[in-house]
Amino acid sequence: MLDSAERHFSEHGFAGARLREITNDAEANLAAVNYHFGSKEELFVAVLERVMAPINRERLALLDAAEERAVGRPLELEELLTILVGPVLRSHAAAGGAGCSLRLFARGQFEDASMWKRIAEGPLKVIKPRLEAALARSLPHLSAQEIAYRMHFMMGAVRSAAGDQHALRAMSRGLCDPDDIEGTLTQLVAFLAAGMRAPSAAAAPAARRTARRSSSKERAK
Amino acid sequence: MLDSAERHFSEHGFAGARLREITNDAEANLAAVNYHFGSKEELFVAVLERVMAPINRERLALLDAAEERAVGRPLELEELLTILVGPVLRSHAAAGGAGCSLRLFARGQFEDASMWKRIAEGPLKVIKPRLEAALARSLPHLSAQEIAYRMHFMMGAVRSAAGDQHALRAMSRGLCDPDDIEGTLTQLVAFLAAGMRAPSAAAAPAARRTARRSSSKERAK
DNA sequence: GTCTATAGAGGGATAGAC
DNA sequence: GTCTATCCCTCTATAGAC
Repeated sequence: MLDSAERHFSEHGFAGARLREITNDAEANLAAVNYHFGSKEELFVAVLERVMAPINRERLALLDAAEERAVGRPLELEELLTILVGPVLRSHAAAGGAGCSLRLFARGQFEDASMWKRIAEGPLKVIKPRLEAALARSLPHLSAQEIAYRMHFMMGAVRSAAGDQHALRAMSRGLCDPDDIEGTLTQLVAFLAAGMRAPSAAAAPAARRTARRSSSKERAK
Repeated sequence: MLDSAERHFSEHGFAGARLREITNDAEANLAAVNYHFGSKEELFVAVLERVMAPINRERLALLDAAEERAVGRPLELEELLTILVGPVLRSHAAAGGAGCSLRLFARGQFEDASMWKRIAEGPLKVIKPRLEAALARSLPHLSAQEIAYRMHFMMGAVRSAAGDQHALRAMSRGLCDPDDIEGTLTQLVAFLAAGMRAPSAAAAPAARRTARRSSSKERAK
């Protein structure tokens, strides 16, 4: 039942998914939804949490282990990113090829404001402070503002990689295989690590229209 | 009318937007939609194209000018990225603070398969080959596969920056101001340029689970 | 708890007067 | 071209039999 809901929500979004089709595919009854979950929205939240909970559990466990190993030293950036992104991508494979759980989460961020609120206060609240702190320690050359910007960009890239696999296959004309989790993970971590490590842009906002060559290193903002 | 549709579609998605509210806000009649556009879906496509057309026109013009200036030499990466991303971010401000056009596009990519098809064959088809070619020339150290991966990640980051401005403000707790177009653009280009320039990951897939220099770790799971 | 049946609201599309 | 009124459909949610 939750499987079916996950599939339909991820494919059609919250508003576009039809409760009747969900229950039909699940070989359950329409009334069962309201009996067990109370409403369509509660069902959506239940599905979302079922997807995100194990991901965040794994992330936190890996993060705990890594930080313990690091005994106070900042984590190496690639390791940190792999810890954060790996569980997301792997959950795709673990879902038995349903391949929709991540798209579901990606879509969730674009659902109505009320829905976004529940996401921000649920799954996101668990992981964001940890991520923020770890990034700040691994990237001491960045201001808090820059870290915030780059985290935002990073989340977009991860959403793309995790939730838009169909587009990846289509746009690359078969060059990239979204089912190759480890390959995608390697590529994504390399991209993100380089982006996050980029020199402080505030110090060298030269990239506007002209060239790149600025060797200044101020520490503005 | 198109303004109103743009606002509602971007806020609630295609399935979630109500034709009646769109026409009410536009002080028009419900029947006008079907008279002028034929259906809800056609209206959506019309809105989408109205948003994307000037963006792509500007991109192509800037790209033409830049390539002419470069007389055969590859474009500098920052310049190329600024050309591609700048018009997207600026269209937000140009929309008179509606601030929804980009979110609309971002959402479009997650709409139903049929909708995605129309996007891929419309606005995207215009710009993608040019972008692909220019990137390949500016980043000769990357394979076609890697360029495809990174383009995909890049699109996600841009979507985040352009379509998820509310989240940026909320998550950064005010540190980042989405209305500061030039600031966001500078940050985004710096992030993307570094990510795109990252060394070929295929050559050094070291970031998997172990840190690059260090030691044994559990290989479990 | 599970099902059928239906309520009750709201959706998009349309016919036809003006 | 525009508007009113309405059709027909689907939705979510619920009441009540089993």
